[in-house]
Amino acid sequence: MKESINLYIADDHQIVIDGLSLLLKSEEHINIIGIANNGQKAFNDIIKLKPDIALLDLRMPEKSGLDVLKALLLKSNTRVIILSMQLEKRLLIDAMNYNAYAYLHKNVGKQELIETIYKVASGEKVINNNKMLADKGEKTFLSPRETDVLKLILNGQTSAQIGEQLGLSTFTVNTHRKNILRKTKANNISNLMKWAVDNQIIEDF
Amino acid sequence: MKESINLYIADDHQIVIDGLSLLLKSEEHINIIGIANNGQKAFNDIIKLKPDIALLDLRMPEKSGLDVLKALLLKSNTRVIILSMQLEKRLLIDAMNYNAYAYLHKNVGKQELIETIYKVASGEKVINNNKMLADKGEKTFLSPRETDVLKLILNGQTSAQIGEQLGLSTFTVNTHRKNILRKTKANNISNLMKWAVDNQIIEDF
DNA sequence: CTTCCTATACCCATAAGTAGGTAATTTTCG
DNA sequence: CGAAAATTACCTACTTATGGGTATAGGAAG
Repeated sequence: MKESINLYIADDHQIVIDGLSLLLKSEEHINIIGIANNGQKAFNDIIKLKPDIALLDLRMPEKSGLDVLKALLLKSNTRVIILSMQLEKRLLIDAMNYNAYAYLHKNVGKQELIETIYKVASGEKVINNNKMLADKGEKTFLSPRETDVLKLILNGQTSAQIGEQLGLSTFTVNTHRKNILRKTKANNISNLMKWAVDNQIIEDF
Repeated sequence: MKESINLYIADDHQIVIDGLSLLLKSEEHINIIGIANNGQKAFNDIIKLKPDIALLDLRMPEKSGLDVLKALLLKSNTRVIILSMQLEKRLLIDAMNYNAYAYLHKNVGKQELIETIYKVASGEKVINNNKMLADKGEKTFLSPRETDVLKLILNGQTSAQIGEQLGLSTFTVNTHRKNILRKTKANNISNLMKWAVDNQIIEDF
């Protein structure tokens, strides 16, 4: 292992970059050698700067973290840690298929972040930090519309109220509801809420 | 209003201080002029540094946030914002009696934190950020048996299952259920869960 | 002792959720 | 384009929850 780890950060939110910089500032073995606010710049820089590790946001303008990851696959030895706002199993699986080394949620703690960076630097893949990799092949993610409905369910609204708010019939809401419960393997609202908390679907609740 | 707000932070968890610093770093009108990891240092510093606002953790070694607040009451013009891990109505009321300007839960969002600081800086008291101050004097506490039932409800069990587990008739469980909903002013399980989280009835869920 | 609270149990009516279908249209993506 | 997914809508049946009663017994507190 080299004496110090060269790190590249790409995220379209300046606050995230600031936060990460601050969190990593005290780590003398980690040097941030570049940042980007979009995927295209990140890709070009990474090819040029050859950092040891790149932290890539999943959602960025022009080129997503996943796009950058794919593009880097054959052209770089930089190890990629994917950052995301939400734990999306689909994207996690995609990312791992393209040789990402870790997948971190953005509200990760300082300790976990640093540990993950060191582990990745030593060649270890870190996929165990979230609770939802148990059943990989399955579709447990929700569609955008289902997410809308979920939020209102979690907010305590009835199917009728949700229908009114979203301009849908109660039938439709119940269909979404049914599908949400099936996908999440919850069988009632309590378990649905627990699922939502575990999977960080909702933040503020 | 002055051009910039001098802020003091006291919390025994370094990570919280880091997090707050990070959240506030981008705010050019807010300067963090000091920090402490215990109440005694916080008190001495606040007397000396005279910050505009102090963010005080409730639980700290040597002197709690409330102790500091009391001690400052006659000796300082610094406005205090109390931070807490748990929403504890009793402590909130105590804090307000000792002239705290706001009472924030530690998982507060950036926007809410900054807004609160600015409001307090302009002299406004912020007590409306949590949902539970409406009925101060009222007994919203649950009896031991009701708490048993509540936990099982939150665990996703039906009245029949709860009855079986506790050796009660479904009727009895429904009576408890009814009373729980009445006391918490929830009208369905979603709102009940939100209440439970807000009031830290359950921690691990 | 009397009042209040708790815990228990029951009845009834209505509202809401759960679960299984089917099916048409639109969107998305390879 | 064509397949797959998403979105919408409806039907039926059953289960569960919600909210209004009443009622008895025991314990705690005034």
